[in-house]
Amino acid sequence: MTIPPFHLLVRKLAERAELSAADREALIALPATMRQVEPGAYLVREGEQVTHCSVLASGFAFRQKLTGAGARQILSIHIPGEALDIQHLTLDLADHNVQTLTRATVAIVPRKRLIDLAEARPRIGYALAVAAQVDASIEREWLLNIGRRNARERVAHLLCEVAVRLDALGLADEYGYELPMTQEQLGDAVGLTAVHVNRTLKALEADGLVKRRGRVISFPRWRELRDVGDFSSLYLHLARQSFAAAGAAVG
Amino acid sequence: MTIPPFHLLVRKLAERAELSAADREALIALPATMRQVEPGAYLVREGEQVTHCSVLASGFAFRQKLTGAGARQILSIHIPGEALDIQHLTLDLADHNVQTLTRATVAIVPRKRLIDLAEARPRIGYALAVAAQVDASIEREWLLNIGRRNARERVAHLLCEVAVRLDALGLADEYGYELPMTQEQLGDAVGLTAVHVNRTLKALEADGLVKRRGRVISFPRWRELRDVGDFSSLYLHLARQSFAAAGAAVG
DNA sequence: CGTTTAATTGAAAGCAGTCAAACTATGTGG
DNA sequence: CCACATAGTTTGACTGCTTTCAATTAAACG
Repeated sequence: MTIPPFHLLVRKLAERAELSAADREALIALPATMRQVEPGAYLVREGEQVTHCSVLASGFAFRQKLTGAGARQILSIHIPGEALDIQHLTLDLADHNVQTLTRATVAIVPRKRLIDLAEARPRIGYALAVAAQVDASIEREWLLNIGRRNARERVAHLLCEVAVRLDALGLADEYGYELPMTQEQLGDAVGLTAVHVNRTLKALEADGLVKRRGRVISFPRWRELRDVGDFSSLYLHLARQSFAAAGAAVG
Repeated sequence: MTIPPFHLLVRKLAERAELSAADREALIALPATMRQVEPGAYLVREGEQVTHCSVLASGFAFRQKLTGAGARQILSIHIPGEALDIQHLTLDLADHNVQTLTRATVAIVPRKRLIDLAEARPRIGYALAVAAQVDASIEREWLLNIGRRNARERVAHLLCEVAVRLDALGLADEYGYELPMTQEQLGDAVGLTAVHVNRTLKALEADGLVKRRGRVISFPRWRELRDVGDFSSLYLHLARQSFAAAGAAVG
């Protein structure tokens, strides 16, 4: 399903910063080019000039960077409604890559227009800064996850994070959610190999902590999974405590 | 040596954003409380309300977060002149801890004053946003470092980063620099144990890539160390290419 | 100088990686 | 609708990097 481009974004931004009706309209009125893109399409490339910023209207995306030897580290996963490149809003050269995970619809906005809007409407600038800082907070948690947790904890933590974030948007339900990532990609997100991700998922499944049907994943024992993943949603800086964040089961 | 509180910061901010003379004066005129703090002092605590923002006038600091089991991941290292808590400028609750590494002098500014100033002077707001986004870029590189590089590469990369950043401020010279961190702390910064950091440093030393006298470290073969660490300074978003960044030897 | 903290070294164990093969979806063309 | 091709998942055996545990040496400090 494709959602009107900016509505989800506006809703997301408005959760944490106060936006007037005029602010909201200004956001929705941004000159955006809607584009359908294939899975794996590059939206931003490391080292290149940053000329635009996009919003995910539907589909999933991720940010990524590569070592000289070609190993990939996924830096974050993005779900519908999220702005994809506010990280570079004030930087001229991209320091990482942004790619779609699935087929996706993106609304592309010239970077300059967004900067101008932020300057003309401070509350929008502030709201964008909040969004960027929340993304940074998530990256910090990933640093902790990869640097100091073992495989089982890492995988559990990632599954919890995506569940809570999707739930906050109403995109996850009692049946769990579909995580459109290969195990190779999951591995690159948590600093493991695909093989080891597989074994870890199998183990979590054997312990009854997750259930899988293809890539649809659900959580028979949410509380326990949260404990295994050492997950606490503080770092997501959610405005309202969603029921999942508060500790209830997502599925 | 203690440096007049905001001068280094102003210089740092002005590198990447244009600040008028009035902007600079407004920054320098900020109501700051100067404070001498002991090594290990907490400037911000995870979960607490963020009421102020500080600037390191002298000494080193770091940001950090802990797993439920108590393992620590250092998220970044801060050198004199850097703002210590712009990560939380738009967030109410701190998502990580900020601590001094050495005895340090910090200039403490009420968060609200900084936000007000940013609103009154958009260029300052922009400059602060740039600084925050550069910090985030460094965190992303650390994610890649920890997630996808082995011990030797990680340690080399960290040493290179600190060298280039200090050099950009003129705080590193041909004799290298003093890194006031224990190997325990180094380990927590690169996702390794202290023991393995020790072995790794020893190996780099045996290979003639680094030289150590206590915690003063220098680089007999900078180029090679850079290659080992897969280090490229793009992600630091340095305004001018410092000679170290350009590939010359730091020591 | 004794005491504490940090650095160093050795031996052993273990978690995750590597390599390789089998299996299973998914998709395509005939 | 089937046969084949391709991408992704699963499993096993083995390797190895890093950790763990422990003890020793060196450095920092009052």
